[in-house]
This record gives sequence, C-alpha cells and structure tokens, in this order.
Amino acid sequence: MTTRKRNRNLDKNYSPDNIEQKWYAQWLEHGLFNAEINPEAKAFSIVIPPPNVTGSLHVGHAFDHTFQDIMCRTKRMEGYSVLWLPGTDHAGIATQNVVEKALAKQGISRYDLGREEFVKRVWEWKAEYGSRIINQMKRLGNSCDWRRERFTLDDGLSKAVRAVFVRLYKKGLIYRGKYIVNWCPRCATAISDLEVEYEESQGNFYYVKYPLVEKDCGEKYILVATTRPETIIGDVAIAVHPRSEKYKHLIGKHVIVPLANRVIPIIEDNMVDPEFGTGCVKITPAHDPNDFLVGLNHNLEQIQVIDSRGIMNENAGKYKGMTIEQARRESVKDLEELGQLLKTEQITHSVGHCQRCGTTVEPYLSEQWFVKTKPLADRGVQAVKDGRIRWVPEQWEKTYFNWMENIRDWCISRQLWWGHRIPAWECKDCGHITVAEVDPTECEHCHSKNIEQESDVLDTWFSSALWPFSTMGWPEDKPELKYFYPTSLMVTGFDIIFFWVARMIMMGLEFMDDVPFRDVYIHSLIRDEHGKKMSKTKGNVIDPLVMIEQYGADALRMTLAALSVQGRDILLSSTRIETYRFFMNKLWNASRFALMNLDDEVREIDAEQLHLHDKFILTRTQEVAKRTRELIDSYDIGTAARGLYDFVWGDLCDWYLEMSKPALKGDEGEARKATTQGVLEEVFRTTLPLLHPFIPFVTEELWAAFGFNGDYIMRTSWPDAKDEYTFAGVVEEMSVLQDAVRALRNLRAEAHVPPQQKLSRAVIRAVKDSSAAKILGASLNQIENLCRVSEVVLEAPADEWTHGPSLSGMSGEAEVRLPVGDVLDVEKEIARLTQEVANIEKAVASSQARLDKPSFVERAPAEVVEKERGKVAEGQAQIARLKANLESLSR
RNA sequence: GGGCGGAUAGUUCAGCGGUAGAACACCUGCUUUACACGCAGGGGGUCGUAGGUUCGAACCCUGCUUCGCCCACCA
Repeated sequence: MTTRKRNRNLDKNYSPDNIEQKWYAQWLEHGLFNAEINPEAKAFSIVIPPPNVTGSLHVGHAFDHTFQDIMCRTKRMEGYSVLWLPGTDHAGIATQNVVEKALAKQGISRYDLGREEFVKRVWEWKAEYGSRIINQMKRLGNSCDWRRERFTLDDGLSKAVRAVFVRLYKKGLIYRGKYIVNWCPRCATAISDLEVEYEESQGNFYYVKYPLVEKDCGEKYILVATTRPETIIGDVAIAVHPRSEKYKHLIGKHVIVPLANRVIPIIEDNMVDPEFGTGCVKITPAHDPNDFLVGLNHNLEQIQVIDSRGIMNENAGKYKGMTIEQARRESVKDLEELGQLLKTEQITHSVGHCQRCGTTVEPYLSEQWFVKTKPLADRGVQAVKDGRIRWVPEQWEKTYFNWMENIRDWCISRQLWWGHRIPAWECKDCGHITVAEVDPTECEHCHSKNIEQESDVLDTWFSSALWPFSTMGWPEDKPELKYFYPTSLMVTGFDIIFFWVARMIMMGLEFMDDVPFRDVYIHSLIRDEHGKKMSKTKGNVIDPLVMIEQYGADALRMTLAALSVQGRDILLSSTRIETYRFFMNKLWNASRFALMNLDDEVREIDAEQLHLHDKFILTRTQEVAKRTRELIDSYDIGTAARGLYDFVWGDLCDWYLEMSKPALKGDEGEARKATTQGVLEEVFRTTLPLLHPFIPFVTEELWAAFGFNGDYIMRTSWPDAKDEYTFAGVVEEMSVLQDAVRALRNLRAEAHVPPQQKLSRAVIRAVKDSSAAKILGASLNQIENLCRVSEVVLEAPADEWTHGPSLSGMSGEAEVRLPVGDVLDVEKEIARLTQEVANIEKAVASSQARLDKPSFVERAPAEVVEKERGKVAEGQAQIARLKANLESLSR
C-alpha cells in the first residue's frame, strides 16, 4: 500500500508571498538549474539575450524570460540536459551615458576624471547596480544556471573579442579608414547605421544662387536647393545629372561658392536626381554621405567645417565657434543680404537622431574601423536558405534576407571609454598598425617601442555578436562548446534582428563554422491595454516587479504566456494579470478540495467503478498532456496556456469536481469513493507538472502538499498520455450530459426558481434506446446533483410532444419537461442530416475529381495533393458517422 | 519607393474552409459544506468593404478603405 504525506492545511486563499522566495531558494540550493554535460542525455540550450547591466527588468524582458523559462523547464522535464545561460551586457554607450549623467549631477564630466578614473567609476557603478536586474530575473523564477553567469566585459569574453578582432583583421575583414559616418555630437562618438532613428520633420529648403565664373554660358548663376546652408562654406563642387538637358552645357564650367569666395567646378554624376530640387546639387564631401562618395569618384577635396562637438571650426571663417543652428541662421541671413537667397520653401524630410540621446546625428568624416560584412552575410543567408536556422514565425526570414542581402559595412569603432578597447597599436615611428591578441611591446614592422594603443572601443554589439560561443569559453576548446553549441533556441524581439540576431549568425558561422542556434523565435512587442507603446513619459509603463509584488510571479507569467500570440503585439493591463491571479486561486482551491478528500493512503482506480465523468476527466487529462507538449514544442505557448486554463477551470473545476462530490461524500458506496479518490490523485498528479513550466512556484507548493513523491515537481518527468486512462468517445458522451444539465439549469433560471429550492421532479424526454437515452439514463443521479432536483426521470417523448423546453406545476411539486439531444423532432433531424450528408458527398466528389486528374496529381505540390486526399478520407469518415446516426434515428 | 502585419461582441483578442468563441465590462439570481480571487443564467456580432473561387467562406484569391510597423531615399 502506497501512502503519501499530505498537507491538508492550506490557507483558504492562495498567497504568493513567501512561497515564491522559499521555493526559489530551495531550487538554487539543490542545484536544480545547473546544466551538466551528460552524454546520456540530449542537450537543450538557450543563451539569454543579455540585458543592459544598468537596466531594470521591464515587461518586455519579463515576457522574453517567461517564454525561455517555459521552454527550459519543459525540456528539463522531458529529460534533456538543459543549459539556460544568463548574463548581462556592458552596453557601452548606454551605460556610459548613465554614469555620465550621475556625474553631471555632481558637476563632474568624464573629461575631468580622465579615462582611467572614469572607467573605474563605471565599474564601481556596475558593482553597485549590476546585480539589480539579475535579482529581478530571479524574482520572475528564471531557471538559469547562475554559476555560468557572464558579462560581456569580463575576462573570458574580452579574450574572445580580441581573438575575433585579430582574426577578422588578419583575414582582411576588418579595416580602418577615413569615412563619413553617423556621428552623435553629444555622445561625441560614431554610431552605426542601425543606431540612427529617423523621424519626419519640417525643415526649410533654401534656394541659393551660385554665380557662374564663365560669362559665356547664357545664365548668370545656377540655382542650388539645400537644407544645410551652413555647409555651403565646405562646398567643393556642383553636380548635375550627365543627361540633364537643362544643365548639360554647364558641365566643366565653374561657380563661386557664396560666403566663401572659392571657385569650384560643375561636374556630372549619376547620383543626381534631375527631378528633385533644382536638379543641381552642392557637393560637400565632409558633411554628407552621398557627397562623400561623389567626392571620392571625382577626387575632390574634403573640407570639414563642423567639428566633433557640432561646432563650426576654423575652416568656417566668420562662422567659427557657432553651433550648427547658429551658423545656419547666420548663413541664411548673410545670403539674404547678399541677394543670393532666391527663396525658401517648407519641406518635410526625415532627420536622423541618436538612438541613445535623441541628438540630431551629423554625417562626420573621421578615422573609423569597419567590418567588411558582405562575405559574412553571404554565409548567413545561406544558412537560413539551407534550413540550418529556422525563423519562427517564418515571415521574419524575409526581413532578415532583405537586410542581409543589402548589408553595408559595419562601423565598429566608438569614441567612448567604456567598452572593449580596440586591440590595435599604432607605431609612432613608422605608422604601422600592429593588431594582436596579447598586448605587444613593440611595432611588429620596425620593432620600435614607440607604439600607442588605439583609443577607440568597440561597438557593444560586437561583443554581443559572439555571445552564443564566447559565453561557453571560446576561443578555448571547452566541452561545453561541443555539447551545448549550437544552442537550440534564441528568443528575442524583432527590434534587434539586425543589431544582434543577424550578427550572431555571421559570427557563429565564421568562428564556430556552425550556426549559433537552430531556431530563432521572434516575439512581438508588449504594449499597454490600448496598444500604445509603453514609455515613462506617457506613464503607461507596467513594471513587472510591481506586478510580481501585487499578484505574484506566477500570475504575471501565466498572463504573459496566455496572451502571447504569434505575429501580433501583446496588449497588457493589470486587470488582465488579475484574471490570471484569480486562476492561481482557483487552482489552489481545487487542490485544497482534492486534498480534503484524499487520505494519506493512495487508492487504486478500479476500472469497473468508473462512471462517465471519471472517464471523461481521465481522458481529457491525457489529451491535455499530449496537446500541451505538442504546442510547447512548436513554441505556441499562448494556446498551451489558454488550453490549460480552460481545462482546469472548465473541465476539472466546473464539471468534474462538482460531479465527484456525491461519491466523495460516500453516497455511492466505499468502492466508488476509493476509485474517485484514485481519479483525483491521478488527475492532479498529471496536471500539476503540465502547469509547472508556466507557474512554477504554486505548482511546487501544491506538489509538496499532495506529497506525490517527496521530490521537486521541477524534477518530475513530463507526463505522457496514458492509454489505460484514455476512453474513446467519452468526451462526446459527456457533452450530451452537459447539454442536458445546461438546459435544465437554463429552465430554472428563466422560471426564476430560486437556486436553493429543490425541484421535486424533472422529466427528460429522450427516444427510447437512443444513445442519448443510454447516457442520460446512466447519469440521472448526477443530473439531480448538479441541478438540484429530487428525482429526474427519463421518459420517451409523448406523441403530442412538439418541441421546446417547458416548465410546469411550480407550486410544491415542480416538474420540468426537457427535450434533449437527438430526441426531439426526429424528422427535422433526419432532414438536416440528410442534407449534410449530401453536402459532404459533393465536397468529397469534387476533391476526388481533382485527384482523378493526372495533371493535378503530377503538378501540384505534394502537400496539396496530400491535403486533398485527407479531405476525401475525412469526408468519407464523416459520411459514415452521419449515416450511422441517420440509421439509428430512423429506427 | 520596397516589404510586413492588423481590421471579429462595449473593450482587448482567440478562431483561419463545415452550426460565430474567450476574458474583462454589462444585466438577473445566489453566503449551494474548495474557491464571492466564487457559482448559475443572460443580453450583445449581417466577422472593414466590393467582387471572385467553393456544395459551403470570418477563414482562400483580387481590388478598395483604414490603422500600425520595418527598410531605403530625402541635395
């Protein structure tokens, strides 16, 4: 005889306080999150998208992490050796900004401190605040292997960054050069194309006259339209389209630059759109990316007039020292006074802003480091085309291809202090650049000791791109890499597909010669209840930690899981979380009910003693176990979570628990009671593990209360569907009973019979010997129980019976007459079925006709043909079922 | 300019070829011995629009209207 140590003293209401922290501490203590290399087991691994160290957990993280935790916990229960590797990102520019802001409050700038001291301060900041987000992740219940926590700037990862940089450089895939880049004057650093956010804004379009030097061309001047008059002073040419009828004759002639009194040539270039503006473009190679390219093609001078802080420099003449805006106003004023401004128009154009600080981005000519991305991207595209990486949902594949196929070189140098310093040393004697993994002491070319390290650091995303393998010990040959790489799954938002996902794919293929992950799941954005993006300024931010305090981590997790749908934003509000908080209580009380009715002794289920509702709940439990696993495997956690919710609240609580009460009270005898107890045991023992990945804390608590095995639910195997508890047809049979009960309750409510009043008698009319009559006949006592009727009888429909429910004789002896199921208008039902059979037959015939055409079978894709065959088979099965029904009706 | 997604009950969304669903909100009635964080019942939708395919369309195709997102260009 098996016994369990039950805890029957659960509080009346579920309270997540204490429970969540208690179990998390125990899981950690027993190393349940630890990933072990186990050759006997299959590996499942996820590296967490590392949040910024300075950050705080927001609801987007909470969703991302809940998803990953559900996957990891499920896979663990399925017997995989699971690694969920956590960590944080040093987030170069973001972190530097945060610390700079804090210093600014004390009136200190980073330049006051100097590089070394400033970086020291950032590390101090990290030491103080860096664990905050980690602790928040723990509150959510993340089952990460915290022993393996990494930071993108720790020693191991720094080593990986250097190795990658040096190898790419030696391969010619990293180069240095003077190019025009996106520059944030406030951050005083270059940023990549991706870090620029464009916004439509109103601006002025100034039409400026450039006097022609040659007097013999008809016109006196040519007209150039520009939005940036402050850069006129840096103009080095005017470009027109080579086939422009209007300006062809001016090519090779010269104009005088207004405000600068320089003579510059008129050149031809295809870049000019003859339809836009005046058809003439001023070329300022130092301050416009297109002009820069034109300048290279025509070998033009690059005159820089704006410095790195957005101030006009010594080349700007009288405008020197002004800000860009001041210089613009002054230039316009001067042009006007000189009579060289023809007109000003309003124009909407998009202006780039720094992603981090919102400052208008300037195109800026400077010495920078770049990754030549084309060869890396080609392999990245191939990997997806070959199916070595699968995008979920598939649609993102297109976005990825589009970007990868048009990829531009990646500017990786940042003029910051916080980050991986570029491992390049310039020789002050011969100018040679030595790039090395270990700090060199001399120039590798002339052996001079007079060398100096590059002051720039790398783009944060450079180290993030290595995350899947750098965190596992690369470049060393670690067993982790063999066992857990490629990782199984990457879960992240679409906003960092280019920043991160694409780059991980490129780097993984280059350095590991394999993809970084098999599947990449792209989830949607979390918005507020009205579909607005959450932002602090709008005040609509839902703080996951406040939600955890208020409703518990389980409720938040269940909400996020249940709301998740592929390819659509998720709208979250606290009332939604409340709904799932109520679900926790429902589950808690259902368990409490079961515990109150279970002894320590485990009762056997006697198959002979099973009633319809017992078979029903056992069957549904097996179905849900199977279905939930399938859904999680296909990353559809939303449907899985909603399915579990409906099962627990509907099938289990509303129906089964109510129907089990008479037996548990002993009204049906000892054998029935024992078997019902057995069923309860079985159902909860199966259901709690299914819920565990979603709501780990409460399920662990309940698992312990049931005393199922003295071990953690976390370590329990995923329940497989059991054949012995799967009964064919019972769900359909049960629905006949459910319909009868609902119809009777409906009658009561409509007749305003008070709930507490017991009806003395209800009559259910059903065709004698029909399947419905058999089902109902066997469950009359259940109908009495569920509908509060003293006596329910089953009678054949009287001849005069028409249709529709009715209630009569309300005083004292109440009687309910009730039509149910296949009982009523037999002829009408026969007609309906006959019609349906005819329809399906037609459908089957048309499918069959398609299949009979050789051209269809040969040419159509196999799956389409398969689907057509399926339709025929399904249709025929349906016809058979309907005909059987028809036959039983006709008797 | 290129691409993607949405338009279904008052609200937020499931459903994606076979009798319109959930949650919240609303209405009616209930301290029914697990749960008022609850129970039972109810009202409410010509599934954006016009065509087409089909025996059958919220679902597939085409056009339109409308909202949102991404990429590129913007002298």
